[in-house]
This record gives sequence, structure tokens and C-alpha cells, in this order.
Amino acid sequence: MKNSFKALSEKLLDWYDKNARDLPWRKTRDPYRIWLSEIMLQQTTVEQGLPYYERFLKRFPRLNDLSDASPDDVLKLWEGLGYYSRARNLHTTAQQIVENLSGKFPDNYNGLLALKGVGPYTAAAISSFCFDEPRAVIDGNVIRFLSRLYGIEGNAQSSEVKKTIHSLAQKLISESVPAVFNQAIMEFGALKCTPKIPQCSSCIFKTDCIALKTNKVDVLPFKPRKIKKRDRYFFYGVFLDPEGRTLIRKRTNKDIWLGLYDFPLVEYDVPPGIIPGPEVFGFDYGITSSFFSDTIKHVLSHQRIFARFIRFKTSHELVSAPGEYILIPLKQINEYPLPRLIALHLNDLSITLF
DNA sequence: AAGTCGGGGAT
DNA sequence: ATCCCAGACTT
Repeated sequence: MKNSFKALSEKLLDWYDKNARDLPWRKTRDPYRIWLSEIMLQQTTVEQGLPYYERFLKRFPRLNDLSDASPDDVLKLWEGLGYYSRARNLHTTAQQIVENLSGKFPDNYNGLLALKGVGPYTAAAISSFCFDEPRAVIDGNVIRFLSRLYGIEGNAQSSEVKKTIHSLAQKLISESVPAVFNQAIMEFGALKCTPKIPQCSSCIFKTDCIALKTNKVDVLPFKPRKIKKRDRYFFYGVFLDPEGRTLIRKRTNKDIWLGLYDFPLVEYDVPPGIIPGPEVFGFDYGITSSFFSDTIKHVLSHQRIFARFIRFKTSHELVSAPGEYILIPLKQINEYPLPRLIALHLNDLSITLF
């Protein structure tokens, strides 16, 4: 080893001191705020998460405010951020901390790890940032940086490689300032050792980096293969009565968007030959007219959804909602947490449907 | 160990 | 189109 772990660590800390971004969660050691930021940033860019973080804390400044909230309110604030299980777990965990732990956050790695929604990364982050526990964080940034620095060529998703990375990070981490070190190593991956076009020519680890020496920067970390997406064909029935009321429902199946609201839905795994009529939705209303939108393509990590909205105008007023559905003025749908597929096309719907 | 869960931005 | 992002949970 040309450079000791300590020397590398101190170079990194020095770099961070000069190059750190000014981010709100770096100005606090309040476990609630740190926890929120870590959950919110899972698989999410800082730029995308930042406005959500500010809004969320404004609405729920303390743990008690969050535990007192309704699930719908929490999801509404999360709307558009994706991976909604994060919000659901955040909420239930807040309630459990209040009820079972007297509102006091666990103050160590293992206690944090026991919380729903808190895995190895988040437990390491909170325990180091808030309680100075020397637990190295392993996230996408760290995997990329260390697999390049040490020329690790194995499958970056595998548990072996992750163990190797963790072992290296744990040797590098500063025992005196673990919180700063963890911020620093992630920041270096985010700003300097980036996925594409990393800034190797000006890199402080230029002479240490195995990937740079062996010309493998652009192939490390090695990630096996991309996933294949399932195609789904959604037809949303937007039933509109003369008073402008419509039917929606909360999604309760183990599927995407659990807990969010959408319109009555019929689904096909292959494109159907014809646009489904009102009877396919199982409703027996007098339909005076119908209109269907163009197909909207909505892409998720494991699915491609091809959706159409179909307006059915009913001849008389809807007085009660069948089964799982609720009857609301279409104008008020925005008060409910919605999938982006719905939220992004409400304007189109209003123009088209009224 | 592999699948699933979202959405946006960069390339 | 493809990849990536302060990952965790389920199977």
C-alpha cells in the first residue's frame, strides 16, 4: 500500500473542508432531521430531495408533529418523490418512537437499524452524524469511489464486493471525526469521482487510484446488467356526473403506489383491441358521452405503463360511491396524494373533460 | 441472491 | 434509450 489509510483519509478530509456544499442537514445533529434527510435522499438526488426536505420540515418540525399526522398528509408531502414505502415507514416509525421509546430516538447503530425503513446505510449515517459512532456509510458514491481507488472489479451489487468496500471504508474512517469523514467520502463521490466523466486530471488521489493507473475508470464500478421492464396497459375511467363529481380510490394492493389515490382502473398485460366501455369498469351509470385521451407512457424502474384516461359523462348525479371508491368533486382531487401519472395530467384532464 | 419499489435529470 | 441517484424490504 503506497499510502496508508490515515494519509488517504486526511487528504479526503482536507478536500472536503475546501469543497463541501452548504446543505441544510449538515447544520444540525438533531436525529429527527438527520433521519428525515437520509430517508428522503435514498435513491434520490440532492437536487430533487432538497425542496421536499424544506417543505416537510416546515409542515412537521418535530417528531411529534409527524407522528400526529395522517398517513394521507404524509404521503401528500411525499408526492412525486417516489418509493412511497419510505414515507409510509417514516410515518409508522415516528409513531413507534413516540409510543414505544418515549419519543426518544435510538442513539446507537443497532438501535437505529431496528427501525423500519432504516437499513445499514441509514443506521451508519445517523449514528455517525448524530452520535459520533465510527460506522462507515456505504452508498452509491462510496462504492464508486472505493471500487475505483482500489481497482475492485467484481460485481458491485454482490455482497462480497460490498463487504470488501465496507471493510476498506471502515479502515479509512476517521475515529476522531467520523461524521465529517462520512460526509466527505460521499461528497467526493458526488462531486469529483462522478459516474460519468470523473475529474481525474485534477483528482487528489490521482497517484493512488488503481482504476486510473489501469485505465479502468470508465468500467468501474462493474454493474452486471440492466433489468427488463414489464409492460402494463392502464385505462382510467374518469366518471363525471353533472355536478362535476368523480370516483377515486385509495390503492391498497401490494403493487406500485400503495396508499396513493387514483381513478377506477382496468388493466391489460397486452394492448387490448378496443377501448374499454363503461361496463368494463363495473359501473351501471347512464353514460351520455365518452372521450379518451392519447396514450401516455409512464416509466418506472421495473415497469412501463401505457395509460389512457377515458371520460364518461353520466346522465344523472352520482349519489353514493360503490365499494372501495369515494365520491369527490374532481376539482378537489389534488387534496389527495396522487401518482405522478395522475398529477401530471390533471390539467389536460380539466381542459379535455370540462 | 434476486425482485420490487418512482421519478427526474444527464448523457 | 440507458444509467444513476445519501437503499430497504420481500420473497
